[in-house]
Amino acid sequence: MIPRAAKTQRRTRIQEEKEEKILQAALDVFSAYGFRGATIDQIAEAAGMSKPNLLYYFRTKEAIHRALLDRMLFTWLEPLQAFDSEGNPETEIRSYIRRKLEMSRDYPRESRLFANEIIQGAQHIEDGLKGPLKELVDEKAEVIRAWIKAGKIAKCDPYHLIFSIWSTTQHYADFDVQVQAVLGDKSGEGRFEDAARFLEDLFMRGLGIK
Amino acid sequence: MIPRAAKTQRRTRIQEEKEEKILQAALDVFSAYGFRGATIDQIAEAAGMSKPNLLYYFRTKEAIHRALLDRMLFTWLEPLQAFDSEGNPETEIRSYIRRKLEMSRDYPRESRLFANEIIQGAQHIEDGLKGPLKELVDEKAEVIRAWIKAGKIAKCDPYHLIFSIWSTTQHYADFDVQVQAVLGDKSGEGRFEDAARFLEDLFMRGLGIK
DNA sequence: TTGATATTTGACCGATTGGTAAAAGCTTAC
DNA sequence: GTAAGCTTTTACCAATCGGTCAAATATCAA
Repeated sequence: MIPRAAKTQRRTRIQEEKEEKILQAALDVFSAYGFRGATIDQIAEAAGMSKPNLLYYFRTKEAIHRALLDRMLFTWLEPLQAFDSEGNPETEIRSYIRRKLEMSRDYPRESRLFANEIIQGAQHIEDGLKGPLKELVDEKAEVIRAWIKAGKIAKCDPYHLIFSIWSTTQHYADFDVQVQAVLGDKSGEGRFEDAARFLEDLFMRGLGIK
Repeated sequence: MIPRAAKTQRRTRIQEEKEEKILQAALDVFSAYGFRGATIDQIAEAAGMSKPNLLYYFRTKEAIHRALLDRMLFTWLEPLQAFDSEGNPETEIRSYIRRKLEMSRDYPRESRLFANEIIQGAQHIEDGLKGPLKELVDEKAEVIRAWIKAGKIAKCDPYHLIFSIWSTTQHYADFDVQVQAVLGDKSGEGRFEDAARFLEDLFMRGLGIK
């Protein structure tokens, strides 16, 4: 009867499928309107099921949102995880920019979900920011500091460096409408490569690499 | 009876005051929840008046939002307007970064209002983006291109350069919660100067200036 | 002081909100 | 095939949504 903690402990095939379908629909709606602006009815319709049916799988609107954010924070942090202290600055930073840019291109809804949440005060994810995110950033900031000390990159504040990579890459997902309005609908193909080349050049030169 | 187009054609002192108070309250609410997530009741309470009283000055929720965005787009574009083709690249770009960063510090609600609107599809401001904004950016992109041709700054895509300045500077307003979570509540004072120094250095070196 | 006008209020409207109750329909292991 | 449990639906709820209306009240020029 209660699916989340059924006696069997094992999730049904139907549960698996429906929950995934709900999360996909919820991602559409939450990323487009934010938490408060989204409605369960909208999500249910996008998922192709009735509202009570949806509420059978997720007991509240907040539960859906939380499930999405949990999954999100993990994939959002992944590229930074890959940041390797052993590697050399050029390839590490270059590929970090690439990966973040690819995420903006391939998962714009996830990026906007996250952006909406942060802009609106991060009330549902505050712990995730002050916990795992801060720890990871602190760790990688140390790596950058070590590169600076070794004279491999120019002296700069590692935290603001990370912020600037985040903001410039996510911009293409979060502010896509604005980017499209300015660049026109043309050049949709080359856009990604143009942005990648620009950002890589900017940061390489900006950090005195190469 | 109808305040916006009264017979007198002249706005009353009370009108002036109340409308301003409503817009301030609406800025709080819209910037925190986006258009759909905000409610008239919230705005009315924040403005210290009853809902029907508020609706006496602005006929619909959308009218308040539109009034805010109109005012906003103007001030948002102002720093870019100041971008002078006569000046030299270093001072122009430096001061543009400064001004955008100051806007993030001094008008974070306005920045978030704008960010919410764009992220959520810019349905209420699309014309403003494809019209005045695009024209202004096109114009300033030409200025940058001229600097490149004159060999004053490194070769790069002027549009992506503008995007990167927008995103890095606005980040400190829109994603303030995240920045605070990562940097900790300490160093609130020096934060602005740290960011300014980092970004100026990054872009100066990145553009081969100095 | 008065009358015209500008402002404010309380009571109300239909639609939508997040969520519930209970029963009907469906799967699946046996 | 059947019974136990899983899934879906219909009908519904109180609260809140954006917005209206008419009456009451405040302001101000003459």
